[in-house]
Amino acid sequence: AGHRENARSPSTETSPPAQTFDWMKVKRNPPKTGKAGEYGYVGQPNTVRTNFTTKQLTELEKEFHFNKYLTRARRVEIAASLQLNETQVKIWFQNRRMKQKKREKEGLLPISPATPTG
Amino acid sequence: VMILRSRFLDARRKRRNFSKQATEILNEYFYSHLSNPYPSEEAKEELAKKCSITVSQVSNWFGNKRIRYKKNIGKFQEEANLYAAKTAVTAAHAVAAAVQNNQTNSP
DNA sequence: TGACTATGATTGATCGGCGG
DNA sequence: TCCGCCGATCAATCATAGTC
Repeated sequence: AGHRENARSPSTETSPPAQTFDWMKVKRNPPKTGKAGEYGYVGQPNTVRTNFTTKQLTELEKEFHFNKYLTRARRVEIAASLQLNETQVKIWFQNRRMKQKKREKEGLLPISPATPTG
Repeated sequence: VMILRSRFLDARRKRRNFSKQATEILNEYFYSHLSNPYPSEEAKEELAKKCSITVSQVSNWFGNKRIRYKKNIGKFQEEANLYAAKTAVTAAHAVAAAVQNNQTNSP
């Protein structure tokens, strides 16, 4: 959600633009998707987003069509079979549901931009 | 190696730039709300209507705009000043109208 | 026509708020 | 207090459109 504030950092207020507002400083923490090696665990978590393979996406998609929501047990199975974290599987389903909703909503009004003269 | 170059040519293939007029409207909103360029769902719907694009496209536009703006504020200075001036004129007109109105019906 | 830039869309993951 | 979900957003990247 957000960082809805509005504070401004110390800056000249006489120039309309060129000010640094809080939203411009927002920084996301790097993914905690630590893909640990066999030995102990690598130093830093992945600093980049994981690139799912076509196989993983295909399987996830297949599972999604079967169930929009996962049970803990199913999640564990899928994560193991696809070499992903449970969190990654959970998040993938979450994003997939949002995507589905968005599509249903969009693929419904694209036509008929009837503009009731407001 | 490229096994997954697979972003399987999504829908982003056939991309079309928005009309200059739509971009104009979006930029006006963005720069006139630079302190908090996060339009509400309602505002997005209104912008979408004015720009003849979908609400999602409005969201995409603001998302890209915010990220790219803060990534290189300097690169947008010229544009920022341009719209700031534009909205300033609008504001001036509003003030003038308000003054006019105030003189007409003073409490 | 090729190189480089501008821009819309996609998506793995984060943030804050809710409810169980 | 912990967990999953929602809705919004971030941030990096893709692929195309536009400019020179």
